Amino acid sequence: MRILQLHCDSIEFTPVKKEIKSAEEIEPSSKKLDEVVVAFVAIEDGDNSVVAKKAMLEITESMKKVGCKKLLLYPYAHLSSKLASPSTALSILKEMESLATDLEVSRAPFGWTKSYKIQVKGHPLAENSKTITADDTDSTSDAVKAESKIQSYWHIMTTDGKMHKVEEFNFAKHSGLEVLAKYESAKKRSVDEPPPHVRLMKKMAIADYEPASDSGNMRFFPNGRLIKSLLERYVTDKVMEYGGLEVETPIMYDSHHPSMESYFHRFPARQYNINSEGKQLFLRFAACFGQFLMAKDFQLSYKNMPLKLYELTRYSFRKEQSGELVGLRRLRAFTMPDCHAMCKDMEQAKEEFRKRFDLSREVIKGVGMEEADLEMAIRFTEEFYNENKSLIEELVKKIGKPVLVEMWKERFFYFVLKWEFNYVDSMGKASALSTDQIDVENGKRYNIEFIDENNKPLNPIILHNSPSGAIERVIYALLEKAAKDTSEGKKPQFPLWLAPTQVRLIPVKPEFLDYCEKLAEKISTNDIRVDVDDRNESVGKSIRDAETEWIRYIIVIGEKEVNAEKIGIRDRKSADAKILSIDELIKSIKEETLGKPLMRLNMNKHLSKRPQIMV
RNA sequence: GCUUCGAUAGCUCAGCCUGGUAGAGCGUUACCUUGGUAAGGUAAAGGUCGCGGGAUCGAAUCCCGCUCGGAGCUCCA
Repeated sequence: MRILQLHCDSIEFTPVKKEIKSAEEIEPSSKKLDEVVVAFVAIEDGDNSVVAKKAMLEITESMKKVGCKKLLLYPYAHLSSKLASPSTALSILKEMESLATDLEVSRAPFGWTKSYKIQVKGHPLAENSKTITADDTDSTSDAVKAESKIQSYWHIMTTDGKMHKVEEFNFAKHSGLEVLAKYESAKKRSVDEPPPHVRLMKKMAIADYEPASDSGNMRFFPNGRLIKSLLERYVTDKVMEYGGLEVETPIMYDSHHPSMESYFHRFPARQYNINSEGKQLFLRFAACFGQFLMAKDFQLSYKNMPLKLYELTRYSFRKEQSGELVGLRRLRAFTMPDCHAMCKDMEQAKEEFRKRFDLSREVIKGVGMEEADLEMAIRFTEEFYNENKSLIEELVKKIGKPVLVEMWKERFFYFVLKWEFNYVDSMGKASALSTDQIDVENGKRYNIEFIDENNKPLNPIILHNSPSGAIERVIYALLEKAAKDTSEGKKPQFPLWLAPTQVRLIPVKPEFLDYCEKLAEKISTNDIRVDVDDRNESVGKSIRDAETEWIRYIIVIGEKEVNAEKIGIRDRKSADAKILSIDELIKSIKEETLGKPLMRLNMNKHLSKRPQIMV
């Protein structure tokens, strides 16, 4: 049996005349169907009930993936040169029709010449051809079987390595983990408000929605761009320090490239599609594609392993459901650091996995999160767990608090082990930040090979690590954390190295502006972001404005300061005034931001020259 | 994607139920004020009431559709 399957916006067909004597007796009238999968079917010599069943299983499965419930079986002889007899063909078609119990199924008349008008959708899974025979063992069928068998077991693992049933675990001291574990059954939020970070991302002039783009594609204002650049630079520096080789790969790929086809076949994803010059392209949703295709073209020996490729994708795209998009938490276009390590064997993979776990912990702390803010989840197959208990227990011990465990009886995904750090916000939403996976499948899928000690080509085991998670999501977590601080009566602030302005100078009168300029010059030559409030406003007003911008150090310059070595400096963190010399202030900022990237002010130094971003 | 709520000045919002002249605060601009650690004063400018359609003598206000956003659901390779 040959099938050409098309996911259509609409099809309209009209039986014109009988083509063969045994054509079905019908009233020839036009029929139009919308939002339908059309299966053009040629029944071939040798096809039987088994083939009919297989065909319907495959059609049903792929229709589930594209989310369509309406099927039109359309007899189409031209797909094959060895057709079955018309009577056999009709009976098999009728059998297929009767097998489609979960679907709204219809069938175009058999044996008629028909005219038809068709509008096919433009996504990679929209068009699909299948050849089905009685002894067919197609990979789709395996995927179907595997998926139907997939079964998860949820546990909490404590630092002593013991597994507890989720429902029996005492969450008294682990409320964040409880939210994560019972995410689905989490009680309804009483608040009916946007999440706090959405208001803050606008108020702090970081980012905003861009209605002229697609939902989930944000615009970043100068402050936001600065913070994002610093985070990007920091994560990249850390990964390169670890040994990642930075590369750059295309953001779009051909859906019909064999590796992509095989991938989509198994893991249908939500992606943006672009048709260009007859090619069906999709926008990457991770850096995997580019890096794997690159690694495939490398000549590799076991001596080169582990090979660590790194890219900070700006952007990765996922066409998440519109209702799921919120502020900076979940986007359709996001910036994802992605580091893959090709390892020669499981021993090496595990060793590397440990290093990356430490790297991720360091990075997540570096960007300003604390482990108390995070909940860890770890997922693995039962087989992997039984063979690698010590590795898993080691990770849990390192994190020092209980973690959520998901265990699968069988492997369905491409990985055998995966962990992630989740930020649980005040509204009870959990979002994954850092993650790493052990992938035992894509080395083969992408034909990545290295030559081992015995001169044999082998496919590597691949680790997929994002040490920080999406950069936008890091900003989301920082803002949510700041909002939480506010609600607890603390002053919200950014980590000093991320603050758009680190020091603000406020002259008491315009005559002290010159002195402010000199001070600003001295401070900024030390790579500290300093600005000057040169507006004609009262001191009170200027201080208030600086405070609402969360500026860490505020210095008022007047008669006293011009003539003194040590001056009063407002410190937002300690919430008091310090008496320091400028050199001491510079030294203390240098110490606090040590090891973090430096960037210059991304706004005019003078407040009077700045546009006000009112969003 | 589904359910539901919303959109009025650059921003935050009132007005809408009960149709008849477009409102406030903040911000902006100008002038005054020359200041000491969270808002100095006066005045002016600023609106296609999200977009499109309908019923009405007449719509920001009532009805329908669309766009964008929020919440919930679903989803989250």
